[in-house]
Amino acid sequence: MRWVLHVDLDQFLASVELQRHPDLRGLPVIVGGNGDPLEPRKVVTCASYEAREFGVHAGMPLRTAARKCPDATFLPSDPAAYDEASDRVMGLLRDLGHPLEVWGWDEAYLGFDDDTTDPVELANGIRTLIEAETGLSCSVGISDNKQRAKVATGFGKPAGVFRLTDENWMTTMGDLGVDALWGVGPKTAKRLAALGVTTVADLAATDASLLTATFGPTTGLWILLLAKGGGDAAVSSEPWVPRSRSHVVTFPRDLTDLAEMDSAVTDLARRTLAEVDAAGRTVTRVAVTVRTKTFYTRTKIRKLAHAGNDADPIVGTALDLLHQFELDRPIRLLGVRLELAVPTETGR
DNA sequence: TCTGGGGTCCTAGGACCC
DNA sequence: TCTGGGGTCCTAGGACCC
Repeated sequence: MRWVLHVDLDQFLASVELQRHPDLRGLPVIVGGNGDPLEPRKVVTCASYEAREFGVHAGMPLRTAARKCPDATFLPSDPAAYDEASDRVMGLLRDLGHPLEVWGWDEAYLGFDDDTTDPVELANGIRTLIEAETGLSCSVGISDNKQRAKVATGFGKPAGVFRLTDENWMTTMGDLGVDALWGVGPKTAKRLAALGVTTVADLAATDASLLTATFGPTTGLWILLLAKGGGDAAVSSEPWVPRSRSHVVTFPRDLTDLAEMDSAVTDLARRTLAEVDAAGRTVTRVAVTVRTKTFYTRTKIRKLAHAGNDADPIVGTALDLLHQFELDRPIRLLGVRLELAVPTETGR
């Protein structure tokens, strides 16, 4: 039997902060922005479970969070601290000797197919180990593919373990809405509803040809597989090779001056390029995103004549793309994304 | 109280070539 | 004064996730 475990750290950023501020344990803590709850155009990055009781959640404007939970402690985001904590956890998991696929700061998949290991025992062991070595709490989902293991974790949270297999998939998931599936969001749910499909059980029983006609051959078959509890069973220890690097900036006040926009895009392009350079990667395409005051958001992208990391053509392309937009409305956000060549395995 | 930042993948459709 | 079909490259946009 193939097993996939999904390990997910509970309220990760808040937990890291609580280790530095033990006096705040049991109290609502909100991480985001520079720690000032009145900072405009900034949002909650992570809310502790206590803060969630007040309706605060990630993505909510800080000022809204402050209104809902005025007694919360607001802390600035400290990415370096989260990087370090994440590295410690992933190191512990890697040392268990199974393939480990790291998914961002706070999640990882662990795969094995050894019949002598009980997955529930291993999951409990992981929870105990991480708690003992780092003081951080996690939840673990157990299944035979990544998507189902990820869904299982949701039933284990917080600080628990949940196993979801063919045995209990339909009894657990069948009556839930299709958006309970990882990868099915509100838009797809709405299109499915128009076909009379609202629950996971409905979707699992839907004709494949109807789904492929509606969503295309890849997506249609994929969501059908998901509804049946299927997914991707491969867990790879190979380090992830990023496809792109990007930065966006939302201005505290909308920009109306073209020179300021040029300056912002130039800075974004130079900063992103420096990071790409430092990572030893090569730029192939440049994309620029513009968001107006009314939240109208568009991206223009162009392939470089020659892949490479020379600043002049990259910054020049970014400015060129920027100038293709009608910039006569107040601009709320500008962004630059650099797409990267996939390194070849050949040689050395 | 207006709506962050960093990503990935898929699909549609036009251009172009044979 | 009429036009099939396949293949590839490219950009735009949508959708989703943490």
